[in-house]
Amino acid sequence: MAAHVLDVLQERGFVEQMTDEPGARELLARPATCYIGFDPTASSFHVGSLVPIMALAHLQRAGHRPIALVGGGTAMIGDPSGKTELRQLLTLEDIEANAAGLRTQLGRFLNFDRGAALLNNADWLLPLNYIAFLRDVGVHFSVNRMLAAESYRQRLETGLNFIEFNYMLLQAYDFLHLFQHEGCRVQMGGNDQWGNIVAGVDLIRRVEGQAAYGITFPLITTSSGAKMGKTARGAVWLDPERTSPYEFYQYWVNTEDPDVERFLGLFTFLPMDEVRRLGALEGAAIREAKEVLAHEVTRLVHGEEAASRARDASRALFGGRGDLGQVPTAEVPRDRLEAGIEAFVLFADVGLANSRGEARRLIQQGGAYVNGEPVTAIDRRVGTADLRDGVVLLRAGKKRYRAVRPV
RNA sequence: GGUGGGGUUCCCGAGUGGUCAAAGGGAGCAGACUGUAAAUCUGCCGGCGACGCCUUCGGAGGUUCGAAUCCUCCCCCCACCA
Repeated sequence: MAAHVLDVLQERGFVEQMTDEPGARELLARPATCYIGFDPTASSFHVGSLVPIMALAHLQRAGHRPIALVGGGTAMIGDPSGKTELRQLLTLEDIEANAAGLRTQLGRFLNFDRGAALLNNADWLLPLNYIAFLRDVGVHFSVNRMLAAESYRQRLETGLNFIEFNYMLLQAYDFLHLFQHEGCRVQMGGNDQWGNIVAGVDLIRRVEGQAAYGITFPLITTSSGAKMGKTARGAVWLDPERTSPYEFYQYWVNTEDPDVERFLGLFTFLPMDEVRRLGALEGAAIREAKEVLAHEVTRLVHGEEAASRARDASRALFGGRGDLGQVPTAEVPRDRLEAGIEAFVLFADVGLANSRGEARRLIQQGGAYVNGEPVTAIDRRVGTADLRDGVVLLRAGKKRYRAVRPV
């Protein structure tokens, strides 16, 4: 086995807290099984889930056996950790459909043919017998301690119902189950899962008298404080149908300077020497590092070809080289274009403005461009004379583009 | 079940009969500055065939020349009590 996986994870910025580091280090010195739970609340992951996914990938690369656990059973309850209110409860059908989507995406990072596993806790949670569960698991939990847990404290202010209060027991039970049936001794998760993970470690010790370990990841925020993977337009998804590879690439290219090195460590497999070299670039040169970051992450998620096309399109738009291959395109009937479309109507129609009024404002403020030229007149019309290589290139602000193609 | 307090534009949060499309903040958008970064400054920030018109202040009715603001009923949330 190559470098110790804990060293890899720590060096790359994955580790926030750990229970019993020496013990975990010893366990992971030889192949071990480790799991991370994922909520099947959507049929696609978003960028925020990339940290745990990458962690599992590192585990497998280091020779360990990663288990991705889909919380099909617990999703029917809803984890109150870090939430401010009760979330939507999902039906079994929703969850199963979502789990299928997640499995496909995980397949890009984990090799399910070589040991990695995808399990669904609905398989053992749904058949649980309430009385037996209370007797076998419930006895081991102190309500006093649970109430003291950070994850519940916040909710104590606003209200926490009984079903949510049980979440910790179920997650702890998951860990116990995986210990018993899969020989799994390590659970990882976001730092908001610390309490739940520790509960599982404790449960295994009480029930089995065995040691188990927990590792949490830091909550990843951008240096200006925004949650990872969230933009004003919503989450950045791994599903190309929800977030196109071009948009995905753009998300990463626009990484804030102070985040570049950290993100390279977390979201790519580049050697740390290279990560540090790229992260040390200063001024405009750091754009090179952002391009590498964007290309690497896009490649992992969408494949080499899509990543290269996203990069070419980005270069064409922002650097004047490369081709427009993957620029977001909008189609417009040829006869409308021949008749001439008012610019404010066109900008609204192709989605560069949410309404015609917004498009008017955009033009009035000098933020609307046709083929790179600012639209100066509110009654400007766009017609076939504006076609360049078969498209009209519209731009709103500095970086939102749309290629309009007549059909 | 009882009592009290609430539901306002994307979010928080003012507003308690006209001057309210509704203060302020945040988010967002645009411009300047730059490096497709951050910070900063400025402007915009419900919709539309736009000096006007339409829709919005939990829902439905009502009072009034006129309501987000008053009344009635209903729904939901929170606190305390049970």
